[in-house]
Amino acid sequence: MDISEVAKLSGVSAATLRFYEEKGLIASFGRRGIRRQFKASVMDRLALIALGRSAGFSLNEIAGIIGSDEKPSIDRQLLLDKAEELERSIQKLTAMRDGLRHAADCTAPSHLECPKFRRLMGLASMGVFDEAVRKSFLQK
Amino acid sequence: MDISEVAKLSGVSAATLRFYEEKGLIASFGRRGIRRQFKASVMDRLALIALGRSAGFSLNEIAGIIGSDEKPSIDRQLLLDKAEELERSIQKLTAMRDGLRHAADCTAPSHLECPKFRRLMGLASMGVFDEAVRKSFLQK
DNA sequence: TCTTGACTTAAAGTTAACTTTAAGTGCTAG
DNA sequence: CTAGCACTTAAAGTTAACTTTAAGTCAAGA
Repeated sequence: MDISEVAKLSGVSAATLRFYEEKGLIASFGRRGIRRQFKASVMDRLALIALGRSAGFSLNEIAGIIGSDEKPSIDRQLLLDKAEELERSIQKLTAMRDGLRHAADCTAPSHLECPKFRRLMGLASMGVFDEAVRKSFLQK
Repeated sequence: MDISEVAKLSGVSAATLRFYEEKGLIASFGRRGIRRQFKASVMDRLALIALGRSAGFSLNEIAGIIGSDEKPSIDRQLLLDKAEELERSIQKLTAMRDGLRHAADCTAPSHLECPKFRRLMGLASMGVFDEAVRKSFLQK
């Protein structure tokens, strides 16, 4: 397949595919003229990469995990560790969600005078939520 | 207070405090010689900023929300909207967590042959989890 | 008076994951 | 044979939130 075919099927842009190849995340098996040729199996790899990204792994981590094997076998402990990490994030996000809802309903004259709100502020200042919420929404 | 005093009390570095001032997030009320002087109230502001960041707001959003008022009053609807956003993130993180746990336990010969794992891959490829997990752990 | 240390500024650097751009290559249709 | 279009590369640009660096300022103690 030509790169544009892969792009169309996967929804990943051609530029990104080249970028992924440079990073060693995917591979083309040769050229037709100057053009890269991809096997159909690249689709699975791209789906794996998407899953890894969605689970919070960086591209570098993903490269380490799926290596250059055709048939990547993923370390189960790694999956459990990531699940644990997600678990902790969920807890923090839940606390934050509840805090925000309280603040929205709170009848204190100013948010700064609401004890719960101040407690939440304090926790945030202490970095309790760091890396949990932080970048959950940015991207794109 | 000198900037180092604020830094010590807040845990925010002096460079970051200057950066925040440039962005209009905090203000100094004058100089002693060449040195910025801060009021004690800057601590509340920094705690608010920390809270905002923890809730997933960008610095620009925070600047818009708390403005340059001494007594910032925060739009309640905004808080509810952010709580909703967190709610959706929590759902996705939970799905991902469960998927990872399943994958870790799954007895299929290869992850690629596990239907649940493939379903998760498919969802990830469709961008279902985008912006939910993505950047929950990076930073620092 | 001189030195020191804490501050100052402006500008450049960092990181991740891409995207954009500019200039070039080479099948394929006409 | 030639034009056009899909591809190619290398390099630079993007964004957010900072951090680092280099060069300069100033109040206070010896």
